[in-house]
Amino acid sequence: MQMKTGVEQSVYAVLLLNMLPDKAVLHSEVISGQIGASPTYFQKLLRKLVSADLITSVPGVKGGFKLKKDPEDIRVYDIYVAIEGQQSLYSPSGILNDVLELEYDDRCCVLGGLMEEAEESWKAVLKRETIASLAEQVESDRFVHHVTDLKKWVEENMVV
Amino acid sequence: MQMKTGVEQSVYAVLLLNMLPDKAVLHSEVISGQIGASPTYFQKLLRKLVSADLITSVPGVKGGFKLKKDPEDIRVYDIYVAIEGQQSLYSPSGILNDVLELEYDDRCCVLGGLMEEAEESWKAVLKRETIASLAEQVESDRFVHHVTDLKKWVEENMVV
DNA sequence: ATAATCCGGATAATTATTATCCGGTTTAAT
DNA sequence: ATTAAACCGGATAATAATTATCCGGATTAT
Ligand code: FES
Ligand code: FES
Repeated sequence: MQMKTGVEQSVYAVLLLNMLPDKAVLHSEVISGQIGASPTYFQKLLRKLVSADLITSVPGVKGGFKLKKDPEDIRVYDIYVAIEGQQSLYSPSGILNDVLELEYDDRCCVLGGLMEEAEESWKAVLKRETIASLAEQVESDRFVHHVTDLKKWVEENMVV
Repeated sequence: MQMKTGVEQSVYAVLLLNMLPDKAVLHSEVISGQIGASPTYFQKLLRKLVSADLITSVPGVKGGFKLKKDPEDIRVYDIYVAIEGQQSLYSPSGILNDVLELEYDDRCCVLGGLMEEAEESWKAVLKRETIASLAEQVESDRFVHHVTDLKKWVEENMVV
């Protein structure tokens, strides 16, 4: 069991979009090039982020993508769900219910309860952090010099 | 991203083995039959549990499997690791390090830190519960009648 | 009108998971 | 000793999930 790499790539993509000045937009191939992802598949990921209302797409020449929400309102969890879907890590098959021949209103699934709690606990951490708080960490003193370079790159490659 | 069904099946298998009286053993096909798993693949799972020192196998005629540790010492987490391996849910590819052109001793991976924390949080829940505590819940008043049937079944199908 | 972009459906390639097979070793019973 | 029933582990196949590509259609700045 491993998280899709698409989640990681999406987070970085949103982090890049967060560096855009207002009204500006980034072409999908420019982003995938920077991130090192396959351009066509990466566009599918961007679509999922659009469907989740995290980013906006503008079609046509000079089109591209930009954030739809404020970075404070985009949680890492939102990106995770947008890409992975909201099905849980564990889907109880209720083996023990079969084995114990339990009727419907008698179900136990003790294990299911535990797994659900574990998952909530994992999600809670992803809900805590937002794009804004991640960006803040990345812009810390230690990296500020490099981030400046990156922002310059964004300005050179953005559109409108 | 979804947990292998093998983890769930293994937990139930260990729960069954926990119902065995001392010295007794359960044949792998008997277990997989009860759980509804493919016999050959299920044996691979049992092997992993053996490698993880959670259960013991006795070869030869009248052979089978039984617990190696006390049920209080088998955490759901141990079973999870035995089946899934200990690689983490998220393996940071360090995209941002590339993008920022960071040198080795300058790495950030802010996202990696967050994911690691989330995973620890998930694991903590699985570490809390043991086979003993699960069994206790299953043997609660509500299910005690059915569990008695199941134990009868175990006694009829165990060996030696 | 044209070219550049997003859109979305179909499809293929790759990888991970689940399942099977088979020859080997161990052991209880005859 | 011989046999039969079980575990062992390596090779391999089948299935499912993920990643990647392609192509025709819709939208928009020039
Ligand atoms: S069926 Fe899963 S614990 Fe009861
Ligand atoms: S490379 Fe992953 S957050 Fe820095």
